[in-house]
Parts: sequence; structure tokens; C-alpha cells
Amino acid sequence: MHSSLNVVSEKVSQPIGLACPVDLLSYKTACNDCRVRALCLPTGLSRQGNDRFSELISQRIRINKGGGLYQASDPLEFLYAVRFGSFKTCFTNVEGQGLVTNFWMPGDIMGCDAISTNRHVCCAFALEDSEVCLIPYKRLETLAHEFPFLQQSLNRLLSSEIVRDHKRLLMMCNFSAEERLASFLLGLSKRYAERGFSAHGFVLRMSRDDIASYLGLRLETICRSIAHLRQLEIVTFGGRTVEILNMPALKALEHGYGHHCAASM
Amino acid sequence: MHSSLNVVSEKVSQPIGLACPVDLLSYKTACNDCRVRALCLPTGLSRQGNDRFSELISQRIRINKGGGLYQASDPLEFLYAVRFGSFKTCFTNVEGQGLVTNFWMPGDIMGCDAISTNRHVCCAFALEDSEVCLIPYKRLETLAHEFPFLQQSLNRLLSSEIVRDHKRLLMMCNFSAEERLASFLLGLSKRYAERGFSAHGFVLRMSRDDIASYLGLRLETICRSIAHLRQLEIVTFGGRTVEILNMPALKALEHGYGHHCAASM
DNA sequence: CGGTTAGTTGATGAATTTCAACGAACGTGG
DNA sequence: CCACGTTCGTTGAAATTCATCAACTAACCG
Repeated sequence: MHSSLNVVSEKVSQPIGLACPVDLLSYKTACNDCRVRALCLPTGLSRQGNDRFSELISQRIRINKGGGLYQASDPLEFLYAVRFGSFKTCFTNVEGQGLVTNFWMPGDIMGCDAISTNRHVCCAFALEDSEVCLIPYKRLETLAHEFPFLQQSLNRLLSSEIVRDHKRLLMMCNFSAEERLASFLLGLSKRYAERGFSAHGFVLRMSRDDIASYLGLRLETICRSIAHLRQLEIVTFGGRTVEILNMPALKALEHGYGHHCAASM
Repeated sequence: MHSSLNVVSEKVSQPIGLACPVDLLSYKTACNDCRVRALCLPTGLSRQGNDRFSELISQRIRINKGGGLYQASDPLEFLYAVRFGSFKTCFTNVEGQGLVTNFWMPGDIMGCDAISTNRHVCCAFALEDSEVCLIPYKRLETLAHEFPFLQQSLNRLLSSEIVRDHKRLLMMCNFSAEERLASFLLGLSKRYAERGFSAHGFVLRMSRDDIASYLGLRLETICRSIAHLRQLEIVTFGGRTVEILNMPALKALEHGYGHHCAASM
């Protein structure tokens, strides 16, 4: 099966699990120092809450490019906050059919889908050399009890994943290949901008195949859509280096022209 | 626009919002008496917790078939527990493109996607004469603080919605029309069985168009897939009355034959 | 009973997948 | 540092699935 071949072909540079603990010191100020703290879970917490949250993060680990962070069916022990680098998560059913559920950037919290069953349902791979903070889930629950604001943040985080998935389902149902690609690029652009990077030029960390899986298309279709965007001079692609030349045109593309199936409601 | 036409054509028998309060008495025993309590949010709570949860439910409301319960952009005031009947929720973007995000049965909790922004992002319609319990969200948060088990249940509920959406995304990406329909029917069958009804025979509460939207297909495609299942003598359809004649064959259909695109992972 | 809505079926066409060949980029070891 | 093998990306042609358009029937409701 193609997918499982690919799974094993991943260069898992660290054993899945507690790979490569980077630092075991107390991170009293860990979150205060973090470049993406404004995007992460402790955002908005009181100073005291923030310190207590930092204490939770007793471990950070590095994962090399291609390395696995956790696998489906692993027990839920931690949530993972991306500190730098990026990840993809893949959801696979018993038949081995799978898809990339998401790409994760610094400040994102991975693993929330495991709360439902206390086991991870996705597996996570680093798309580049990356570092994550380990958030022990049980202790997070306790701290959230102590700091209701943290509990609310967690609830909002979970809920926003639901909304995000709904948007993606809508995209899968109503958008053409080109519109999906436009939407994907704009989404990345926005997220890079939120993290202080250029909204117009960035480097894709994922393969065409990953993008295809994420968008519910085949890799050839991605290539052709890219070729078309290039031809329209809306975006230039140099391998994985992207430059958005005409942002308004890209946004217009994303929304299509209303010629799509609208659901009955 | 087709979709918005359909929206207004819904026979909204009650004004959106606090329509038709059914009973304002204290529901100390409301949940204990409820036929679907084993499936609902207070499941597993202590006796005291359960009573306190019941007190939260100071209102139930009835919604007639076609009636709206809440709309996108309504502020999050309540979560809604279906007591009897059924609902669909629809997610629509600014362009008016939309899709049915879910169908809801007794014991299901609707509205969790609103926690993210404090506003509903979907609208909910009754598919038949139905009744819901109103769960005031702010007070639920408070009670969840008092009963950590309730908090955990809420977290699990949110997380399981994420997982459900992932499964649906996988279906949209990798399943053919017929496999999606098979999967849909089996899902309904399972949920009816969980509620004490027959897994083999049931009545669809939603239109072909709703099914199509939910499965990311057009209604004609649903009809053709139904015709094919009928021809194979796997399922009989009398209008909305379904009888599953050959459950193993339906399950085999759901899983396809491994000839589908598997994502790179 | 008539008008509307829901569901069915056929013919056609468009978008995407599939299959295939090839070129570019990468990294590993000599 | 180059050569080789592998992976990744690109493009073309054919096949397939599903959407679209259209006509028609059945069910429903006042």
C-alpha cells in the first residue's frame, strides 16, 4: 500500500515519543521569552497564570526533519506547542487510506483530537527541524481548573478546530482545484504574516503530495493548478519558494464566482 | 442565490431564538427522566452533579418541523441538547455557499462550534417536530468548574467533534459517491441502534438534498447511488423509509476496495 | 384537486484522476 | 567534488466520475 510505504520511508530520526529532551531546567520564564507567545495557549493569562503555565513545560524536544512526534493510538500524555519549525498531522483509517489533516506552525497546539479517546488519532511529522514544548495534559487540566481563563482558552481552542474543519469541509465540497490552492496559499500567507513574516513571499515546508492530500486532490492536479497560477502571473513558484505577485487576484480566485453548488438550507 | 432562497423558504414556525418555552418548572429530575441521558452531556456525573446539571436546564423548547433554533452570528447563549426529534446544522460562508455540517439526534449537543468566537457559525433547523434542552453556556462553565468530571466530558465532547470532522474529511477525499452513501447509512444505523431503535430499518428525516450536501455531492448523484444500492438488493428505499437488507455487503461497500488515493504520510 | 416540492432518470459535458514518461533536485558514498 | 540513485516535481493523453441540464413522476399540503 502506497501510503504505508511512505510512512516507513519517513526518516524518523528520533524514536517516536520522548525524543531528544532539549532542556530539563525549570522554564519559569519560558513562555515570556517565547517568540510566539502571543499566538499560543497561555495568551492572555495573568502574570501568575503565565508563570504557572511555564512551569508545566518542563520539557521541550527537538525533532529533525521527517521525524515523528507521536503516532495514532499513542496514549494522550501531552499536547504539543510548536516553538519553531513546522509539522503535518495525518489521519489514517484501518484501510490505510489517509489524509493530511493539518499543517502546524509556531504557536499552534497539536494533539487536541486525542482528548476525545485519550489516544492520538493522528500521527505528527516534522516538516523541518523543529522544536515543541510538551504540555502534560493531566496537569494542564488541573491548572485550567485553577485558572478559569486558561480553561476558556482551551475550550476556545478546541471549538476553533471544529470551525476550521467546517471551513475545510466547505472548501472540499464547493471549491475547484484552483480555488482550493488559492485558499491554501492565502491561509499560509495570513499565518506567516501573523508570525511576523512576509505575507507575500515564503517557502513551503511541505511537498506537493502533502498539499494535494490536505486539499483533497492529487499531486498532479496541484502541479497543474500551480502552473496555471504561474501563467496568470498571480504567483511565482521556484520549487517550494512562493511569491504572491497579485494578492487581490488571488483572493478573487479563492472565492470563485458563485457558480458552485450551494447546499440546500 | 439558490441557497439563500432555500433558507427563507424554510417554514420557520417559531421565531428564531427563545421560541415556545415548554416548561419553566425546575427540572431537578429532568435528566434522570430523560430517555437519552446515557448519551448526553451529564453522563457519568455523580448524583449531585447530575441534579445540579438538571437545575441548569430551566427551559426546554419545542421547534416544529422546518423551524430554526439558532442562526449564524447569533451570540452564544446556550448549548442545545436534543431531547427528541432531529436537526440539521448548516454552515454558510459570505458568498452564500454552504453545506450541511451535521445531523443531530436525541442526546446530541449542538452549538459547540460557537464557543470559539462566542457566536454561532452555523444555523440549526428542525427536521421534524423536536424538543431541545437549553444549556446556558456561562452557567455550564461555572458548573464544570465545580464538577471536574463535567469539564472533562465537555472537553471530550469538543474533541470528538474534531475527530468526527476528520473522518468526514477523509470520506470526502477518498470515498466515491456510493461509498459515502454507504458510510452515511451505516452511521445512521449505528446511531439509531445506540438509541434503542432498529439498526436495519429506519426513516430518514432529511431530504435527498440535505444528504447530498452533507456528503459533498449533488442530489442527483444521491438518487443514482440509491438506485444502485437498491438494484444490488443491499438496501430498499421507500421514499425516506430505509431498510438495510444486507449489512455486510453495505459495510464492504463503505470501505471500498483499497483502490483509492492514499495520502502520502 | 391543483400547485408546489421532492425525488427519479437520461443525456451530455466538464473537472479531476489515472497512467505514463520525463526532468530537476537532492543527498549519499565513493 | 562528482556520479549515481532516489525522491520530487512537471507535463501530456486517456479514462472516469460526478455535475449539470432537462424532462418527468410521485408525494404532499392547503
